[in-house]
Amino acid sequence: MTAPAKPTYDDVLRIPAPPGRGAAAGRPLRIEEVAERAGVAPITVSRVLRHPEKVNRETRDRILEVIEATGYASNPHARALRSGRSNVVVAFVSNILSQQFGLAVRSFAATLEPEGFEVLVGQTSYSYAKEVAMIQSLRGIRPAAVMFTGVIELHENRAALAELGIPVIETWAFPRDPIDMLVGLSNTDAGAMAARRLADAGHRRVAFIGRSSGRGALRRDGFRAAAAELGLDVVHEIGVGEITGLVDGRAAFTALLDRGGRIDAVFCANDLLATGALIEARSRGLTVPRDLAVLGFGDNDVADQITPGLTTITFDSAAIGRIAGELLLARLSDTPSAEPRRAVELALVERGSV
Amino acid sequence: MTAPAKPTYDDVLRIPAPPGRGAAAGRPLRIEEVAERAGVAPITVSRVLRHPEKVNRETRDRILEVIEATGYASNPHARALRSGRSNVVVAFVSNILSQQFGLAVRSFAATLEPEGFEVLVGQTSYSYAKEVAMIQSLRGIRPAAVMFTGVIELHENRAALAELGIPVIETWAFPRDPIDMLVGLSNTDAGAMAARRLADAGHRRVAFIGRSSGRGALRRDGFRAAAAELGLDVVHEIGVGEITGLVDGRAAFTALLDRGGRIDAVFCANDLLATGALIEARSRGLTVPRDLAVLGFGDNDVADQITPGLTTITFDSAAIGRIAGELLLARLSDTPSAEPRRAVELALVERGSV
DNA sequence: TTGTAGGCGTTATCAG
DNA sequence: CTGATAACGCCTACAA
Repeated sequence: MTAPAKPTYDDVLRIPAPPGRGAAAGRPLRIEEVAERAGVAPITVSRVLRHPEKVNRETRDRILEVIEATGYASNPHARALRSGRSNVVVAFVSNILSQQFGLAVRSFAATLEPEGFEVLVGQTSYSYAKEVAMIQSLRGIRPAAVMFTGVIELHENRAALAELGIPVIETWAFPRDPIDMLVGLSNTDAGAMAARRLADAGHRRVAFIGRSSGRGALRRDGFRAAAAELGLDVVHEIGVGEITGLVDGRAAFTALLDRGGRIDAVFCANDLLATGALIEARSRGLTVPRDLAVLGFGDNDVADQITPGLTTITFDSAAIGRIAGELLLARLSDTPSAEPRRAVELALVERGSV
Repeated sequence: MTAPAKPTYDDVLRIPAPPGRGAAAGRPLRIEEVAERAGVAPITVSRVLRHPEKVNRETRDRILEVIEATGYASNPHARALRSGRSNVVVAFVSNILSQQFGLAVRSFAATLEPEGFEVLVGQTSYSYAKEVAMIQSLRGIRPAAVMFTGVIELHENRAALAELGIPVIETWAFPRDPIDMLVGLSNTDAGAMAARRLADAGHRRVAFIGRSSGRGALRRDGFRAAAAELGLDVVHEIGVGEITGLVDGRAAFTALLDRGGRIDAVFCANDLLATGALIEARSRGLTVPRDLAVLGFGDNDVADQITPGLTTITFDSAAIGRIAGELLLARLSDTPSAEPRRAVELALVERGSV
């Protein structure tokens, strides 16, 4: 699927340059040249950039003017080499295509970039092996900090991360013992919330669909425990492997029906599964929620576009990124936050599928 | 939406460390220490890492053993500072949440990472101002190359990029005059393909919904030109601004109906718009495609999950990233590809909405 | 095939 | 408040 016969050229709009304002020169400036122009020593320029308050106002203004005029940008490699600190922060995402993770990483980056950090995004693909490799590669990158959209389960990786000696932020769950900093949500509570909602709607015979490891398992456990307390009967639990699309939800729902027995409602550990289940249920002639209620988790983009809309448990994933960024800035500025373990709230979004 | 009352702890699975295999040490090793252990000079270790073929086999094996045992990773800042080349490649995405861009960036990174490059993802948000700022920041980052999921329209930015003196890859369109390398698709052809498909289905009075700048405009122009040739009547063209979700497609479709006049079919410049339009059409009691045909572009995740499935024009976005990575590797290895301007093919996916 | 000398651009340290 | 000096860790150039 590469070279076609003969593609037509696109007549792409070209916006001309405004008069004046020459483009920046080819070879990057060194701090020395800026210093020369401003009539100071290089170190003074350096100070203006890192600790402006320690430089005389007039000197500073003069230097800033030169910096502005020349478009000088310091060489991050030289800076990192000499100072031992890099301005790169690595965010590891278990699935780069996820809306939720994307929102979190986006707000994480938006919080850090104004402070001069570059956020580099890596992907771990829900795989321990990949995680090991990525953490190894951190020894090379030497970032200022790392953030994960998840928590690290493998002991070896936890130890390796701790020994990097840089801030580590875990997210998306609320473990007792984070490696370092944490911005999470209680998946256990999410499961319990699901059970409570289904019980409130009068459903008695319920089922669970979700991954049987990681956060899916945590939601399942919370669901299971709360269901028991509420007198619900968890008829079946369908475990799924890697989730790649709605199709997995359809398959899981089919597997659920194949197991037999009456079911009033199903809690799916994420909205992709729930949407797939809902579509499959409808295509089998079931009316949702009359014949079967479906409850999701995560409030994906599709959740409110199907009929009936998917009732789901949600939280502010952008806030996770933002708070993670703020915790990190606090830590790096030597005024660390009192509580480096934050939780975001869960909320129910009612849309009619329960 | 932050600190809740009292979240329950998640009992996250902890996988214990396998016996043996100590974790890596805290402070990073220097090349000097590796050299010492292997009984050679630092430069020899350096050579093993960069030009292994230039080192005696035995010496090399001995050094590799030490590297393996110690987990040595060279300091990228020192390396970049001295050699003047960084292993960072920056990929700018106009929308970090887009499936298509995500796939492209993912395969771009997958192609480059085995060769020792780190791919850093930035976002330009379809905004010229943002683009200027990001390109400025490149002067600081000094990456080995830059890739964009799009083409650069602003003359000033084109000049600034060219002057960075690094490989630049543009994608997603097929302009006559790329800055440097190009892996694109002809949006003009896509528009023409849409017109031809609608004409084939017997539709005569057609409409267009899409952005009136960038690639949307290119598809519109191709559509418009081919429609004229085919004797179709382009009754209305609805321009939309930034596209944030299905809701924009619904709104545009409503605007289209408000303009009045009979319409047989509508071509939407992307699937998000098309899906929104299709949902809105159905909610107004129209039967697709009997009362109105809808044709999309991009083959989004949702396109095959609605009823009827969305007929759309697609291409292999992962291939764009892969080819971009290959072109770049070729260029950086001093055996540049003969043709640094590649096109990917378009294909129609028939699903029933036309 | 291996090694020696020196510097990439910046900032920590200490002195003025 | 400002400056001189040296070093961060690696790799280019040249020499053996």
